This record gives sequence, structure tokens and C-alpha cells, in this order.
Amino acid sequence: MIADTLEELVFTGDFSDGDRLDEIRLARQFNVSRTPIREALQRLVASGLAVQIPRRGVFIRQPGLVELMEMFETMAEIEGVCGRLAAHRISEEALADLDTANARCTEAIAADDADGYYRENERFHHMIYRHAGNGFLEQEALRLHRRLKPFRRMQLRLRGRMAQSMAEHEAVVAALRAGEAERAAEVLRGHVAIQGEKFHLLMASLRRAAE
Amino acid sequence: MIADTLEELVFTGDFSDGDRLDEIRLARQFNVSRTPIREALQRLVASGLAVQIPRRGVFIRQPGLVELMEMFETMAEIEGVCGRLAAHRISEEALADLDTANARCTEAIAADDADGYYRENERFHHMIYRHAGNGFLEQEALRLHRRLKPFRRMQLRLRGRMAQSMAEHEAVVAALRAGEAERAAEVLRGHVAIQGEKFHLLMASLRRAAE
DNA sequence: TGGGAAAATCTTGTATACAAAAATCTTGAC
DNA sequence: GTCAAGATTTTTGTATACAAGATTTTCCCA
Repeated sequence: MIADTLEELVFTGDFSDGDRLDEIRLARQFNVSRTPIREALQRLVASGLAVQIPRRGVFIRQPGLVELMEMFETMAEIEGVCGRLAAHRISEEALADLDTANARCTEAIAADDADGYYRENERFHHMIYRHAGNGFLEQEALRLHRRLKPFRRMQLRLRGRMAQSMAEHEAVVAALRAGEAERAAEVLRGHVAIQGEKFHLLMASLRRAAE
Repeated sequence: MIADTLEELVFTGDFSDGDRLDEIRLARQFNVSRTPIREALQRLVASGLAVQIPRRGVFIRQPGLVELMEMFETMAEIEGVCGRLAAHRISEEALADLDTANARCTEAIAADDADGYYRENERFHHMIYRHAGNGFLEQEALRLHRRLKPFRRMQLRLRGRMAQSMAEHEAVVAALRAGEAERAAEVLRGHVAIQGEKFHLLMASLRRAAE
């Protein structure tokens, strides 16, 4: 529970890169002893959100731009794999569910409801992972998806990105429905890879604005 | 350090599925207090080798056959991805290194040196991960590779498997050298997928022998 | 004799105390 | 005034004590 709260704090940017997570201070903050804090910190380290330097403490570690791009590329490849497998394994009902999610996405765009859009978008991707028909792969995909969540949301703010994303979703469903595995893989891979590129773009423009 | 030892014990089969890892007993065994044992157990849980049930303890959790097959399939897909990326990104020197590793593998087969074969085989795969040119993907590949290690070794015992595996390795290098990304991906995927199938075969025959 | 409730025991989870290592501060010499 | 060595403080890592929940045992009654 404490680990989740700390994770939230890292994601929401309350901690910045290189900050030391002081056990005693956190213990006071959460009104517990150091022991549960240490367990929470170990979880953060295990999930890659922090690094532990022996006898020095644990430091939060925000991924740099290059690492983020690597993570987006990996996510794109994994989604591609899920798409290729799903093309062979997905059921008719599941395809209908994907259509439903997409319809709700379109509604959300019309209503200018970014949160709603994001929620249904997430459902869409989770369904693809699920219907790859490989529970282990699904878990790995979910893990990485979750890790990239705060960064993925940012690029959705770009003008016209939501509509573009929707079109890509529909191409994915079309390929899956046709059972065209390689096309499904390629479309999904591109759909995620472009998120990484858009994110990169966003960061570059932000950096330029800061100067 | 204790976590590594425990991991070893799990891999070498000193613990079987569902065993409870008694903190007090382990503490006595390692001559330390419960605190470091608890930290080690948390690591095992984080790496998926054990599950923790609150107020009940942590239990070791060997993956069942279906999960293992899922893991092999995932590994095959990830290696395929590494191969596809590496086909575009690998250097001439690295290709030469792959050849060297393969040559050593052949020698090891001639000398009937299973350990040596396995060591060079591992180097081969690690190099492919490395030259996919994506540090994050590399780490993920290494993680899964490591997790599957004890099971991968088993299938190498099958008669003729080492020679077959070697031929596949050479096909991989040929595709990489030609820069044929899709072929490299397919060959590598097949190379790992067949390991899963062989492993399945082995388990089935072992089960039949037990009856 | 079987079933169930209560007590005893065991085990996890948390707090705290202590040891060792790292970081910081102080003091002295040049 | 600056640098370095030693002392002090801070901080992590480990041991131990205690609390709360889970399990087992025991005992009573039908």
C-alpha cells in the first residue's frame, strides 16, 4: 500500500530524478516505522522506479529521454507481437468488444472528454494483450504499459492526435478481423511507435520553450 | 546475496511447488535474523519465483507446463524482435564475434562438452540482445532468458538437439549478415520456439515414463 | 465417537534498539 | 586561507522484542 502511494508520488512528479528517499523522513510522513518503508522502497527498486546503492540509500530514477524512447520501442514491438498472435486467436465476440471500445472512444472525442478517451483506449489495448492468448505475455505487456502510462498520456494532448489514434485503432481491428497477422502486427507496432515519436516531439518542443 | 542463494535453491529443485519458505527456519539456516531473510523473500516474490499471501507467508511457485510454454513462446517472440532490430543495427565486428561463438559451439559439440556448449550458446544469444540496439529491450530479454535457463538446459540433452541448434544459429548469422530483418526474426523465433516444443516433448515422455 | 468452540501455539508484520559504514563538521598545521 | 586528518553525526543494515492474525490442539458436549 505504501509502495503504491510512493509510486504515485513518483509518477505525479513529486520526486525528481536523483532524489534520495529518506527512510526516516518517509517513516514520519506515513506514521509508521522504518521497516514497512524499507519494504516499500525495495518494491520500487524491483519495479525499476528507483535504484539502491548499498550503504547509501535508494534514489529515485526517472528514465532519461533515450531510455524512454527505448521503452516505447519495446512496447511497440510487444504490441506488434500481441497483434500478430491475436490475429490467429481472437474470437468474434472479442472483436465486437474492440468495436465497442472504439465507438466509446469516438464518443469521448466528440465530447472532448480526454479522461474518457484514455480509459477506453486503455481497455482497447488491454483486450489485445488478453487475446494474444498468452497469459505470461499479457502480464509483461501490462507491466510495460503501466510503466509508460504517465508518458503516454502526455502525447495525447497534441492537437489532432486523438483522432489519428482512433483511425489507427480501426485499422488494427480491420486487420485482426481479416486474420491478417503480419498486417495487424505492423499496424499496432506503428501505432505505438508513433506515440514514442510524438512524445519525443513534445519533449523537444518543451525543451525549446524552456530556453 | 541471500536472495541469490535462495534463487539457486529454487532452480536446482531443492524446493518444490507450494512449499512455504519459513522465515525462522531460513534465518537459522543462514545464521542471520529474520530481517534480511524477509528482504530476500520479497525479491523472490518480485521476480515471480514465489507468491506472498498476506499473514500466511511466501510460497514458492514453480511454473506449470502451460505457463512454461507461454514463457517459451514469449521468449521466442522477443528474440525474434531482437533479431529483426539487430539485422539493421549490428556491426561487422559483432557478426564476426557471433561467428566465433558459433565456432566454439561446434568445438564443444565435437568434444562432447555440454557445459561449454551451453556457455557459448548463451554468449550467442546475449550478443543478439545487445546488438538489437535497445538497452531496455536487452534487459528484458536477459531477464526472461535467465528465468528460462533451467528449463532450456534440459532440452539440450535430447539426442541430436545440439547439432540442430547449431545449424539454426548459423542460419541466424546468415540472415543478420544479409541484413534480411524479417528472415532473421523468423529464424530466431523458430529457434527458440522449437526449444519450447522440445521441452514439451521431454516433459511428456518423462510423464509417460513415470506411469 | 464426532463436531465445534476456546485456548494455546505458531507465524507474520511492525516497532525499536544497536552496530557499522558513510557523510559532515571541526580543528590544526602549513 | 586552504587542505587534510580526526571526531561527530547521520544513515543504512541487522537483530530483537512485541502485537495481531492464523493455525492447531484440546476439551467439552451431544
